[in-house]
Amino acid sequence: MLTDERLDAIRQLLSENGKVLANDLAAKFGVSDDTVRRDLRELARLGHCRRVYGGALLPAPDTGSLSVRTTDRADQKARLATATAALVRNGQTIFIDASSTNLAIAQALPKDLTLMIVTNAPAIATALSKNPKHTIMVLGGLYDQSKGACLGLQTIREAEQIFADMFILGACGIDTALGVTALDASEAEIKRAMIARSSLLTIAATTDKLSTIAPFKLADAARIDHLVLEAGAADPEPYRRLDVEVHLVTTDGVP
Amino acid sequence: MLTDERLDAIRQLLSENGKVLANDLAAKFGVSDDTVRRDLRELARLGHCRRVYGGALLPAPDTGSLSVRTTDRADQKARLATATAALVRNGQTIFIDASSTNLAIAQALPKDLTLMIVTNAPAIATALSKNPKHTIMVLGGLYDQSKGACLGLQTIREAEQIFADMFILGACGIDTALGVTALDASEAEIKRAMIARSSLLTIAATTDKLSTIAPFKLADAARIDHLVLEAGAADPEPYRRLDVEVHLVTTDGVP
DNA sequence: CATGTTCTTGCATGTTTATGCATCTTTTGT
DNA sequence: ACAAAAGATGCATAAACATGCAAGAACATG
Repeated sequence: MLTDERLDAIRQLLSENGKVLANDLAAKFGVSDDTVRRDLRELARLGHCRRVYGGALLPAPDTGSLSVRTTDRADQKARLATATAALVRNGQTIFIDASSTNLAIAQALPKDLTLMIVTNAPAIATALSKNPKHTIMVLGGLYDQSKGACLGLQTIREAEQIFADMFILGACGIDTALGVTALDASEAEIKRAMIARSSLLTIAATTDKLSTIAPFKLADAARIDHLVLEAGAADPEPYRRLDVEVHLVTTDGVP
Repeated sequence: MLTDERLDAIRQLLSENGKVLANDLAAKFGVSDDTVRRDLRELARLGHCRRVYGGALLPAPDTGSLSVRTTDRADQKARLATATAALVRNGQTIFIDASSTNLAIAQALPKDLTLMIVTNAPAIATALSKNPKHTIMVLGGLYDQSKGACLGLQTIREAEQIFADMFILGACGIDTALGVTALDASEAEIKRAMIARSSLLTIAATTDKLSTIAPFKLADAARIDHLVLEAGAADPEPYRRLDVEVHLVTTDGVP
């Protein structure tokens, strides 16, 4: 077996499983442990993996400006993300806009489903793990560096040409009475356009988003179809009365 | 057996099995190892295979996403990037397409200049350090996960609405006689569109790009305005005779 | 047909690369 | 803290490689 062929195979296994064990590789390829270690060293040098004791793992993805916020409350977000990603069905077209929670959701999307993912957040496009079943469409236009998303007229026009089954909205504020709100006018525009062109509206909200009210209204609370919350964060009843399907995620630490 | 007949046969075997072994080919065709190596060298030059120790493999299906390739030869790229970024003038509109070198260039762009940066690579948009003097425009469309860029018709249409002062092209192959080439048809399309809508064409090339020839032609070598190379990588004279301004970057490591 | 040129090929040469082994150091789990 | 597993490092070797050269075939030209 050729050296580079082996390197390719290891890369492949890595992207499939996220990790490889040096022993397994040596047995699999019929070479010595030393050779495998050399291979892993080389791959690590090229940035294709991080070496760890016993094998190697995929490198931590670098996802740009959204990533700074990503480390915040990472555990809760991961749980919210998993629960939200589970709402997606095979064959759907999904709008995802910019937010650190949505970045986590994008990464948690089931890899075995055929999906069309439409986003105005470049970081979300780059963060999606390479997956031939996912078609990714980027909405272009003027890029707002502070929001990490494309906003503005051109972006809205592009969004208007697409109808999605679900919009996963990165909300700024949610209130039973006052509805879903955004902090910024241009942000609000594109979100409204996406809401108008989606069958289902899904919001995953960390606790701080509830009872917050931002200046620009996006939609009534009743427009929400799925609301994913941390358990104990808020009373789900008012939402349920509005016909919102509320999903509670347990946020307890280790039992 | 004719030489070209042999080359065809090797191409055939390659596309069937994904790899060929030099020894096997020599035995199969009844020629010496040297001849086979010469054949493989030629096929590699034409971009039909990648030579590896012991034989050859099909061209890298994907050498990894943009962020992964970034760490590759980071030191040289940083030097190339600085030199290339210095070619940009205040007030210019710049096309930057996807490549790891271009990612480095984007990060090295002078922060005190007012610039309009247009890119089809989401990773480049997110990587640009937050800077109020830089206006960033993302070209949307279908996102090619292996290339880390938006390709396809919609992206081209968006690019066609913009005229830039300079295009910083992430090239796949450069040859004095055969010009600038790309590995992939869809990639080639968008690059051609950008070339057609830019006054100046700038290419920063690591050594491996020179004398490489990929299947799809983008432009004649004479179309290049600025070519940034590592010193000693290639003879700049042929390019200078074509009226290309060649900038050499010293790549000496630690003394 | 004669002659000069180009192209291909194989061989000899010196160099580089991949690999396994032995030895020593580091990390990990108990 | 200690033993076992994993890793690093240096070395030896065989295979693969590049390069220059020469013989021969194919080709062009007069």
